[in-house]
Amino acid sequence: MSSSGASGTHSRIRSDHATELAEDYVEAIAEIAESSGLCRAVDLSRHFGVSHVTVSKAIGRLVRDGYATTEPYGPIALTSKGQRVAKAAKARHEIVYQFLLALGVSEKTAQTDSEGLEHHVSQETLKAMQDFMEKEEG
Amino acid sequence: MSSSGASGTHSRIRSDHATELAEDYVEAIAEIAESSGLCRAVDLSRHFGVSHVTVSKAIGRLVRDGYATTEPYGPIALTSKGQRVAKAAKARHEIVYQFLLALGVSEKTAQTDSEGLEHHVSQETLKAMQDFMEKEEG
DNA sequence: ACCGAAGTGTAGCCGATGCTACAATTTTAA
DNA sequence: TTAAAATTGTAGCATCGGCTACACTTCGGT
Ligand SMILES: [Mn+2]
Ligand SMILES: [Mn+2]
Ligand SMILES: [Mn+2]
Ligand SMILES: [Mn+2]
Repeated sequence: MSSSGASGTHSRIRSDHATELAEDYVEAIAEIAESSGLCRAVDLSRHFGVSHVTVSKAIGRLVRDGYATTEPYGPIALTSKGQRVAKAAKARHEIVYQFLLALGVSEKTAQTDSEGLEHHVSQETLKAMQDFMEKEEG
Repeated sequence: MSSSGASGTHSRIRSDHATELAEDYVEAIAEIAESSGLCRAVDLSRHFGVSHVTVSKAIGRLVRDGYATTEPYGPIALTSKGQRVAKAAKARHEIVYQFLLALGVSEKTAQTDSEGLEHHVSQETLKAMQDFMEKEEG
């Protein structure tokens, strides 16, 4: 454990949290657009269980940061940057989810836990999870 | 993956985030108090890499919620509730940390990743991690 | 074509978590 | 003892992510 110089660690956690919501949003937008042709604010409102105002403001931040575009009363589209982030987030999420299943947890728990864990897994840990799954079945 | 009815999942994530900072604070307070006899705001400021004002406000919330006590210009002490939460958080943190090491991750990465992951691990997943470690050496 | 329902936008509020600047207190050292 | 350094408090500000209430636009059914 040690705990010496923990401030760098915590600053990474804070930075993870700052990008977490954007990752979940672009992933959801991509998913919804793929399954139903296009993504509307109301879809995200239902998906996340928050008000349409909360979604509207989140979309505003996504647009501001170059992840998405919209027009008044129109659907939400991802920019190429948004698509890239969505793809990466989905891939990482899927690895964490499959890893939890391989560890022996239930589907329901794997789904819930992976939604929170995915944003705090480094490349090194992700690689270790993949190695574990390969060894599992090989 | 499925994604049907994901709003319950996300509401748990939001709730995890709400308790995350309190958990890290009480854990740090217990740790610092044990190693140096008492915990001051400046210790937490250095530990987390944030300003002393940020610490002061966080402590105010801890006091409001019954986790800690203070007096003006005095040190910070945990209530019994705070001690209980600190102990549980530390135990869970340690399991996640050791699990990452058992997975084959470096100490540095295990330390950083476990700091973020710990708050999103359910009891079921924690148990699966322990089972894995037992099997590892058993 | 119209009217109601659904979806979206805007105004205004809140709490949490971060900051700087400055004031007050306490501790340390000369 | 007293002056400087360290620590803590307070005022004021910002962003994020949540909400309700109300206005506006768009869509669908008759
Ligand atoms: Mn995800
Ligand atoms: Mn997620
Ligand atoms: Mn911890
Ligand atoms: Mn933590």
